[in-house]
Amino acid sequence: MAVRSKKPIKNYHHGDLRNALLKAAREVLEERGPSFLSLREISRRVGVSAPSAYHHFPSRDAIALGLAELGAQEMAECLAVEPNDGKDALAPYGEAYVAFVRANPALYRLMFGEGFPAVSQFSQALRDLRERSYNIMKSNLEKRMSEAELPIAGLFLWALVHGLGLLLIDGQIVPGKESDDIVHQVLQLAGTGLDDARI
Amino acid sequence: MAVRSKKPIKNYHHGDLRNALLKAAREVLEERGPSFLSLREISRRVGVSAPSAYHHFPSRDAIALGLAELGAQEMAECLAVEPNDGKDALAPYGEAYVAFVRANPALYRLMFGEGFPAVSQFSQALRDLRERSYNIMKSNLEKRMSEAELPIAGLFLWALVHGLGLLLIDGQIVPGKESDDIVHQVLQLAGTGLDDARI
DNA sequence: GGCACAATCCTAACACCGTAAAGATTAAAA
DNA sequence: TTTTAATCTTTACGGTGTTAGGATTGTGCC
Repeated sequence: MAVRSKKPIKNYHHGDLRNALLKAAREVLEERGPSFLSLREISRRVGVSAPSAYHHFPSRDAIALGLAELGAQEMAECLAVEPNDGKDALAPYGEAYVAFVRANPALYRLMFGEGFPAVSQFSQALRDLRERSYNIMKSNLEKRMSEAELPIAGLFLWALVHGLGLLLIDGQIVPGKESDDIVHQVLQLAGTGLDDARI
Repeated sequence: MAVRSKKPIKNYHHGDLRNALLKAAREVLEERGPSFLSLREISRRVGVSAPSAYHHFPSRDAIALGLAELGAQEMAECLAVEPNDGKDALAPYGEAYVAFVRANPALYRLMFGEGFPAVSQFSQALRDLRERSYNIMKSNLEKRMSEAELPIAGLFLWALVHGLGLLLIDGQIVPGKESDDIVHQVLQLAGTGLDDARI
């Protein structure tokens, strides 16, 4: 009974509208796709009038940006996996990366500016957050590459998993039951390339 | 004087509205970005009322789709480059691919469904057109790989250039003056991977 | 407690969007 | 030339992001 006091029966003031908007936005994004990510739809779900959102976000694109930042943080957490020791040392990272993309296709595309130019184009904060995932990969790479080769090798791997994930969620690649195998095989190919470049 | 008859002074009937709309749409896309690609803006540029477009396209997304298909064809033509003979045999293809992406960033993203779910999601024709670029690469690969390795190697290369191009136009990678070098180095790394996987 | 004030919410309104309906104009066919 | 079909027009409807201004509530000071 004591806890109920946190949620007053009448709530002209919502109390936590900013987070509620972001949560609803994410639901809309996953259920209906990015083109339905409208401010009015979001506030409708929260049960609040549309302009009230402007007390917490300066524009609709800012909500999308907040969502993208949230996604980038979440993604970085998903990539904290231990690297292997063998030839395919980077396979766990790459598979975790692609798995996140496939599990959150709309969110991932949003992270890279899909449909919302302001999201990707003008936010250095988002770029930095995205780079966190890259830094995790880089720290995995450091154990195997010299410092000179690291930038190119890192870019190589990032581009690979980025492109692979996007092609998969675009339906351009239609993997059979062995979809995980495909990802694994491609990553193995990349691993041998990295190994041999090191020599 | 005889030729003028093709362009009557008064043109209640435009005569070539479909192509004019596509051309204007492409201009809008490149100048203002995908979010400004509205049916009303397009028809405004052509100097025609908005609903008149519905005699040539069933919807606004259909214009975007037409534009994407046009881009996919154009891209395939740009990729008809001769492969090298050395270790970096695929570098010309990869560089041409990334160069096209960087030269037509908005168009390329549109080709993969940016902002227009109907474009990428529901058009098999567009998927086939995109695959034309992939097939060009595949024919380049055939000279170096066995048939069994071809699917994985092709996917590997496509994902790499796709991701590399997108990271570049997203501003996630900020290359210095040596931007072409970066692309080249990454492709070289991929080339050694492919070579060694062959053994 | 009471009161000023700021924060938060609301309704109303504006311009813009995609699209449908129905009438005007012109090209093509008979 | 007359009919017909194609193309373009104006008008209108519901939806969108956003602004302006009024209503309601939490907060800090007396």
